[in-house]
Amino acid sequence: MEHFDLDIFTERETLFVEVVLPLSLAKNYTYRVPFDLNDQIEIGKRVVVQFGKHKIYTALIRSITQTPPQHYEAKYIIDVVDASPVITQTQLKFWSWMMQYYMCNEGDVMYAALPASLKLASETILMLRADFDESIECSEKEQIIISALKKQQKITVNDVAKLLGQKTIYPIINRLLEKEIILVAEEVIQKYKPLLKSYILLNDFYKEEENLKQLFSVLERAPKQLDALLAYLKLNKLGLPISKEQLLEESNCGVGALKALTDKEIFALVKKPISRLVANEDDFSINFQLNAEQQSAFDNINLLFNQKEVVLLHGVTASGKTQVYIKLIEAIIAKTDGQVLFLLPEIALTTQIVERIKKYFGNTIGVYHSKFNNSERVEIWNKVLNGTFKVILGARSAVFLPFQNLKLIVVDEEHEPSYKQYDPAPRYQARDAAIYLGFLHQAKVVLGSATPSLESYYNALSGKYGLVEMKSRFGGVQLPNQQVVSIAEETKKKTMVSYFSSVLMKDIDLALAKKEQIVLFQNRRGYATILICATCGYTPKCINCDVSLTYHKSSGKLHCHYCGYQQSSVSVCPACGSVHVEQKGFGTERIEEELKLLYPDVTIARLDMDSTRTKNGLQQILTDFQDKKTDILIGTQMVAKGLDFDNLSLIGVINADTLLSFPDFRAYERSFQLLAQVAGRAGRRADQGNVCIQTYDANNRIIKQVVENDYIGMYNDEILEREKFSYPPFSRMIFLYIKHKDANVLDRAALSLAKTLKAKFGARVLGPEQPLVSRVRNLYIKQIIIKADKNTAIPKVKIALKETLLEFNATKEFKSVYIQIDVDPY
DNA sequence: AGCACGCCGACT
DNA sequence: GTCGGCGTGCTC
Repeated sequence: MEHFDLDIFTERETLFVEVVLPLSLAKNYTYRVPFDLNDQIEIGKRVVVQFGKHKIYTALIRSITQTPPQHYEAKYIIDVVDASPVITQTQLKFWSWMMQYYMCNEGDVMYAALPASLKLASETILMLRADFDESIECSEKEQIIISALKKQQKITVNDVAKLLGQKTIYPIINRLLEKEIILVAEEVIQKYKPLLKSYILLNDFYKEEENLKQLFSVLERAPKQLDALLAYLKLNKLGLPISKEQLLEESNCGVGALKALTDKEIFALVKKPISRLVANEDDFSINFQLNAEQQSAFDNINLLFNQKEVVLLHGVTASGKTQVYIKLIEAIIAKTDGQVLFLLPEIALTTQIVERIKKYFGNTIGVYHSKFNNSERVEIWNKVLNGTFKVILGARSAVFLPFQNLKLIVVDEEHEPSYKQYDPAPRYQARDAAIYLGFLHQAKVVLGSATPSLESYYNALSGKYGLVEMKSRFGGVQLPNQQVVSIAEETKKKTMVSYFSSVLMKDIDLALAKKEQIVLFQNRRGYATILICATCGYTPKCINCDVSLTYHKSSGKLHCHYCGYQQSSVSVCPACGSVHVEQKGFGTERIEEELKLLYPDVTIARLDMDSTRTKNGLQQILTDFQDKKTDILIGTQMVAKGLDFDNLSLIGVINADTLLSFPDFRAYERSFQLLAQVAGRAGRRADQGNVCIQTYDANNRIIKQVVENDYIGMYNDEILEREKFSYPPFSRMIFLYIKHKDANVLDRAALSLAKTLKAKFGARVLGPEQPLVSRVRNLYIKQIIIKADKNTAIPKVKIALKETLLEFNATKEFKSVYIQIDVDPY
């Protein structure tokens, strides 16, 4: 009998899908759907497509149509990856907003949003043909590839470039293809593999009492196997699945006995995917009481949520903002069963606050940040998507997670500059993006800080946000005793010992005598150690960038912080031949060294980018300090962020001037925030802590305001300045970075572009200017600033700007000029 | 991003 | 001549 093809009875539509590729492309692309995939197509699912001649990518379905593209023949999609959408409609709206607001491509957003293992890409692989003719004549370079393939079976295109030490490799590969010596293939690397664990099951047959009894007698002569069986039965009473390890541990049997049992089909071995994430305590409890001020803050926030979408919680250090957040989260979950996003600066995520919150929310909490590997990130992604996780603690990229029912967003330390992503695009500010995300989900947003950003405080005062203040320190913790030391004065009196004033030294001695711990803070910016020739003033510079190389004692080499270039250090000046090459500046490394000379018996540790590069580096340093293995900790900004230590009684700021003199309109605001935060770390227990700030500029108003703990005073002074010079929040800024490898072309391009922009937008266009670092990775850089005052319709400015840039890049001379856009560059 | 194509300087 | 670097344009 003939089989009917059932398909001929069903209407088969021709479908096309518009997809986003995880690449920085100006537009989306349209593919055709083969009939047999028609019913699998859904917006938010991933598909496998070929893009270009060879490459295979996973792209995301953005829309589905039946109209074929007008001017080209669409390629077919190869496959549908997902059984159900991995990206929600709300996320797609969020992506669109981000693309428009931050003027980037949707592919940029997709690339940033998806964990690496959700965006697969193929790699081109070369293989030797089994039947190739060895007698064919080959060039030396072709021989190199053939012999490499004989050893390794497969090599990638990248390997070829490395092997031959040259960039142009395709002509050679093509020749090998023509001679039928090799084959090429695209291999998609599956990056996510669920972690499998073996579990033991007893054959159902032996669940009958009778059969089991029989089994016992059969196994009498195999004591190990009997032991394993007994252990199984014992564990089975607990009602939980029994893993192989567990069984091995519980019994005295070995792997052999288990194998014998499985071979006899008494046991069955099944592999189940398990979570890589460390499970939290299952039973959690919220068993603390808010104090009166915290309770009133909690009540006020809830009250304000009736009228406002966003509330700013301004609470001084140690006022217990975290407790208020926890109660807010608890209340929201109890009331709505929705999800909560808790954003923290990256660095704070590795510390105590996370442990504290985990304790309260147990298994329903997920943590998402860059130190997690890919597989872990996918698991978190899925648990947010299916709603297992109610509370997500995350760094800025957590705004991209697939929330289902988001009800509350908390942005802790909302003033933190690390919420802004600088490179690559999307150059987004996670705090601002979170507010838009809240709008999309109809979720409420709490911004919290002891030293709010001027923008947020301004928005709160002007009524755009609700404002709740907490003014007293929790549990009667006293403000530290803060003193300012004039370096200039001490230098005159000759009482400075290397970088340390007599006052700071006395404080250090005192703290050490009392067995209390000390943190010394040194801002890195501008103070990395560089080499300078005492005779001619020559300084080794990076060959690719316009910056001095910094000297790293640990490697003994000179490093470039912008492009990663390294070279060995010099002892003889390459310019004049003098041997008087000296180190200048004082990074944390240098301070550590000097301090070790002064205090040879004291344990000193350093906390900065270099010492925390490894996965557990940071944690180790912090734990050591916590356990009092370290007496003095020297660090950069990092020490200021969310670290609480009971035994810490003295904080020394080595030099506050580097902060204050930073050439940026935010320098004072940032200095205040940083110094206030650093100071807040001292003496968080009953004892009063000490803070010692060393500076050349002892009369600076910011220093005074920090010492007097006068946020409002700082705000009032700064906001006047901002208004006077029309800086944010009284205007909005867009920075354009114009880049080209030829300085002359760049000059002309920047001037020309600035002229066009000025004609369009008037005096709001500033520049072109030379940025602080005017060459990076062999590209010269100029900067143009667009300052749009408050009344301007920014979206229109952005559209006009985009047009202008498109026209600009279409001019012949400036075709290869690269323009980078940074919206709200702070 | 990654790859092809075309131009151009350098090298045997 | 040929090889390899580099700029430019295109990918549904």
